[in-house]
Amino acid sequence: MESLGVRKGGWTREEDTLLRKCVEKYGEEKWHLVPLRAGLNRCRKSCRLRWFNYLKPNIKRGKFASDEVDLMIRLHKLLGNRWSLIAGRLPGRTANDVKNYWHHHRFKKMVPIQEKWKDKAQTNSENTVIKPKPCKLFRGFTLKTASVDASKTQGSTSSPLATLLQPNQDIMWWESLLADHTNGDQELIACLLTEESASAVNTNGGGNHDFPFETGLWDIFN
DNA sequence: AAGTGGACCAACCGCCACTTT
DNA sequence: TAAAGTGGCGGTTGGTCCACT
Repeated sequence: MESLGVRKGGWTREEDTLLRKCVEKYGEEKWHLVPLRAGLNRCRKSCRLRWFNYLKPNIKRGKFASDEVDLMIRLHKLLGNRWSLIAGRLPGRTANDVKNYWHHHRFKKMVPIQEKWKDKAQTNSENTVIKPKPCKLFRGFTLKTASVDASKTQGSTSSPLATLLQPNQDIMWWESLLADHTNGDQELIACLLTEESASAVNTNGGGNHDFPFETGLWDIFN
């Protein structure tokens, strides 16, 4: 249907300008109307892709820093090929960037870069990557707490969550899940938690039990 | 200078979930 | 309730650049 007579291939500077003006005027929505509004002979998907992967402000270009790669690998271990979720935790990076990088590096550079994760990788092969299934809950849905000893979630060793939580306080169902799924990776947990939620966890002695991180992270739990 | 291969990037395609009619 | 429309995502492909031989 929409492919009839629709232009494909690389974008010209003029097309970029038209698309940018259109999105700035109407916003990042109703992509089916964008080609018409912008006067572009492109399909809706092409327009959307061009905007999110190239034209959108604050997109970071250039090589991935070592800490970005580090985080990417750990997030991939947790989330699997959920590139959009991974990119969401790497400011300025797009899902396409992350995906491209991963496909070109995972077999060659992952081992040297991730030497310090070698042991974990050996015990948890790629086949054991958590494959999250979409899980939907109503916004504002409040869950009851489970009274769990935080120290027990990671055995006798100090739990990363234990540093965020007071010992023996009530922890939430998602907190123990997060600890399990991240394999006790404190840095990763800190990344997954929003700043507000991390401080809330620190200061809230279990008083407020709202789910404290972004709704997209519902997806990481089965 | 020409050929080759790897790294990187941009874009398309097909599928799926959700929304609207 | 079903069909059509739409948004979004992951897989894949193809082009360009650059270092190396």
